[in-house]
Amino acid sequence: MPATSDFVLELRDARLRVTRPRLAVLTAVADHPHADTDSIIGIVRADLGEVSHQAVYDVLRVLTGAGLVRRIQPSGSVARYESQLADNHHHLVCRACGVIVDVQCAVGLTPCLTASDDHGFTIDEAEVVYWGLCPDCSTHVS
Amino acid sequence: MPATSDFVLELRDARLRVTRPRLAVLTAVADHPHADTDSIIGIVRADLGEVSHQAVYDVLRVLTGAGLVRRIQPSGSVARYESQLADNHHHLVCRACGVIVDVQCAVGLTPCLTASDDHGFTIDEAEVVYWGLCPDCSTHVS
DNA sequence: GCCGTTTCTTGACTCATTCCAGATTCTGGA
DNA sequence: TCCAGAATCTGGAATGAGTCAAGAAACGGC
Repeated sequence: MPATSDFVLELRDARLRVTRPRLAVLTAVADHPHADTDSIIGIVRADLGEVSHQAVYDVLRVLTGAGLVRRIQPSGSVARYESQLADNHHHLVCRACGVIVDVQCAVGLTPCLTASDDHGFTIDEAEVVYWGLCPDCSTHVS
Repeated sequence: MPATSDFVLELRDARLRVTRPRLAVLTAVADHPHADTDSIIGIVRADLGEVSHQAVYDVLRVLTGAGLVRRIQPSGSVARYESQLADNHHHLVCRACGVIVDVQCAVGLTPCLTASDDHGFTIDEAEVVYWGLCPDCSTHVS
């Protein structure tokens, strides 16, 4: 797990100021992958005391823009964030309980980036979401 | 393009009652792929006269549940609907203007359904979203 | 330590979507 | 064709994630 000082370096590398809310959000996202914004607000507050939700929303937007965290938002779910960016992994989402699990990319590094026909688009990312039922939910449902 | 009577059959097959709002919504979704809910409400109203937004939301939910239309919702966008379900196609989304374009699946029929490790999930669908810039936006951005 | 710029706080606000309760409409069987 | 039961539609109000704006506070280079 990255130490706080690693987050400081990440922020500096991205030309972003190092503030306690930002460090707390980076720590929260790293420790709780796929957490939604509300959970992150709770974790950050447990860490720092009172922090405005606006600050957390703003920090998350800045970090997403800088590429330090990734925002994922499966249909019908609120925004969630993760900091595991190096590997090109995808997500398994349970239709019943909404839990999200990481899956390594089946084919290699950036395989899915190749669409059959790009329609002239400049593609920079391919996002893959596998929908289904998690082990718990598939047994509970008759 | 399917005639109205085809939609009647589709609804009957799905054990759903045939109502004018439902036919209008099916027609609107078929004629305007990737339309958001608000546009669909407008199209349906142009067709039938006054229809409550609640009716359209409800119809869309029922049709989605019955598998007659598919709901897609890229991050940061409102819900959009399409009726092109038979082929396993994916979507190209422009980060700048939000336009959505269909892409045929690169590999074949249901290739992406195979995750490297399913973590015990029962996977029923693989959704692929390619993010990038459409031709217009990539030339307008410096 | 000081100053200019960036970031955080506070509080109100937007807008897609859902909930509710009552009125209406549709379907299958007689 | 008509009826009863069930599903659907209406209109209005509520929910809740996310955004906007203006002033206060914190960061980091000097």
